[in-house]
Amino acid sequence: MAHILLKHIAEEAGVSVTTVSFVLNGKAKEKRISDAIIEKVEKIIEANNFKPNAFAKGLRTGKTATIALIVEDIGNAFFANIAKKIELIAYKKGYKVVFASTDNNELKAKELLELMRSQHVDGLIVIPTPGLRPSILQLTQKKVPIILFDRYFEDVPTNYVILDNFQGSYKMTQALIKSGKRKIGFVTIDSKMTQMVERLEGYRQCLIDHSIPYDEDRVMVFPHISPIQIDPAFMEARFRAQPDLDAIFFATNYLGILGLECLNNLNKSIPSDIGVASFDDHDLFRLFRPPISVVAQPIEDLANAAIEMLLNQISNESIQTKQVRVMPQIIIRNSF
Amino acid sequence: MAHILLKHIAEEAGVSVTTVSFVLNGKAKEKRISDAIIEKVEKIIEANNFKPNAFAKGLRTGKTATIALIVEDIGNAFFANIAKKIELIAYKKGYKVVFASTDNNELKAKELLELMRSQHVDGLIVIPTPGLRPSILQLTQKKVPIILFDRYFEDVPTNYVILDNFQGSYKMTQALIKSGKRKIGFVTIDSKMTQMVERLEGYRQCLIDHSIPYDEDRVMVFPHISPIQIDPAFMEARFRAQPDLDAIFFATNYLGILGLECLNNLNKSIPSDIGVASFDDHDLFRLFRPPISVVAQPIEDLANAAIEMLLNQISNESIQTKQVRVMPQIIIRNSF
DNA sequence: CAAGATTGCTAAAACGATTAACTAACTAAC
DNA sequence: GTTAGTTAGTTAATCGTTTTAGCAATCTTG
Repeated sequence: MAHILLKHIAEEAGVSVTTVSFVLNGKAKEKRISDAIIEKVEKIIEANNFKPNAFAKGLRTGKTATIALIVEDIGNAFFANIAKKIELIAYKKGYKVVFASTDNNELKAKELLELMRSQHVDGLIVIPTPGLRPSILQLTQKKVPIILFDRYFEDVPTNYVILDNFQGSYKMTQALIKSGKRKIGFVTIDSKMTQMVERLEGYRQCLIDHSIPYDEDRVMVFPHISPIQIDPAFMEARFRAQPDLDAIFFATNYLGILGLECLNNLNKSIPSDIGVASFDDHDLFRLFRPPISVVAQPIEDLANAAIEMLLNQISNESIQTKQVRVMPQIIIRNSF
Repeated sequence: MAHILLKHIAEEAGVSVTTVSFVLNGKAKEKRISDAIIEKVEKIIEANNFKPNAFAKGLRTGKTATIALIVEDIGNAFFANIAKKIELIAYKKGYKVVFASTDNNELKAKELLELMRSQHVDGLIVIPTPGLRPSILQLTQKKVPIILFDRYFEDVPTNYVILDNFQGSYKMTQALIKSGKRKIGFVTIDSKMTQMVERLEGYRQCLIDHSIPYDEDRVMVFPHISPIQIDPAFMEARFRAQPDLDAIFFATNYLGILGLECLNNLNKSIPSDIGVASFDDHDLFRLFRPPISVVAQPIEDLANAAIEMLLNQISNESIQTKQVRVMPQIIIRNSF
């Protein structure tokens, strides 16, 4: 037998497919099927390990019990950990998760979004790229359950879950200043998305609040290509061009990782020659000598909030937009 | 309009749904549809950004253009990087990828496999857990395209892509011996799966080949739970119980990462107090002071081989089993 | 005991695509 | 002028579920 069908179960039990379907979907009681038959059908389903054809079911119901998670790069530790948590929670609640990486490629991102829609996922958690705005707007207008994650569009009314990037950046900058740093470099990527804008703004505002002039030369911006392929030599050159910095604050984990490599190549000692801090925690930052101070994202909280909001949006039709801004954890180690 | 259908396109073009379907699936020429109509239909499809309902399509054709990737833990850098590569290649070839983590949980693994089957994925790439053997055997007997990855079952005739773990382990042990180490500890997990068995065997064989007695006390085995939650104190205790070791070889990346933390806590200097090597490369190993020697897995080659074999198996019906064993890269740094 | 209510189940119409089988209108051949 | 072949499509069955509407049989009730 190629594949066992509802029909076969029905035949074996001597009942109609309707009855089997009712049993299968827990509607037997409601539909007044007798206990004897329910039990009999359940036994046969069990014995044959019958799983209804997902296509037929999806075609009929429009539901898939699947959510899509669209991240920038599943190979990145931060996104991989987020994916992990989301998958775990979703699985417990009976949902499958389809992952995909945009690689910060507008076209791919758009295609993925369309693909997921044509796959009729029940909802989406999306880490958007800039060009995704019209697509996202369209989806929200069509009332498709969707949660933006990590970053959002200020002018598109969506549910989102993000880190309070401004606060994270501000507080870490403050910590650097309190430890005596005055010439703090900021290494970031060329992105207009909210998370990066807010990180830069937190740094800038903190400097100003502490009467330290904001010097644009100290903001080192690298192109935002993914997977990240910045040439270390390129970053080293930027560092050499700023020889008087007494600290560097990296705005993402991969910039921080690359930065450590570069400082290393330049024979700069941390913290004696230069102080270092980075966004996002990572095994490397924890175990590096000296360990690096970081703005850690409470990944579990973020993932929890996102999936809870999404499932809520899927089941309830109440489409009141809701925004969650999670406070980062400032972990001070011995890197400045 | 809730959703645009094939029917709508047909109506708008003034043709039958059949014709639209032919155009959609590139069978228009073959079915002798005139160029004028092809062009007209294509324009309307484009204009409406029409995507056929994946359920209906899947129900009818049985194909999904989706492959499943079942890993142990998508949060782990190694698996995340593998996932990344596989997704990239699959996407280029027009396939979607559904990921899931087994967390080395037999029940979850089995459920996932069944779930993916009921979802009618076209093929699977699976990093198996021990208890998955009967399920895998069953799938191969049903001629479901499936590739085992990273590890395999010796007695189940499947296609698989793995690292030559024995060689990796042997060569790294050899390198340790050549640098004068004689009391080499081996830190591994309690797993009977091939990859771990072969790693241990490579270490053992190499010692014997160099006339160094194999001492079971020096093999430190930790429980295999996932996500890995080994208490550092537990590992530190094991290290303290073996104070005369002159090197430690960690059999996986997370053991290595944890090990570095423990050696650190114990104030052991690398390489002066103790030499260190690990399986799997990682940013941490590369940038740690001193950088750690590793047995690196050529992730791109592994991923390429796996997906190529899978797609081949999906399209061709030729089901000759094929095994790929990729040579690891021994990267010697300054950790011993 | 007739009329309604309840019980326990089923028939058949969706869902939206693909595709085998068919048709209708021409053209070509003898 | 009949037959056969080609062209350019269409009709309708099908995939495997879910679910609405309904049908007997039995039970209640005044």
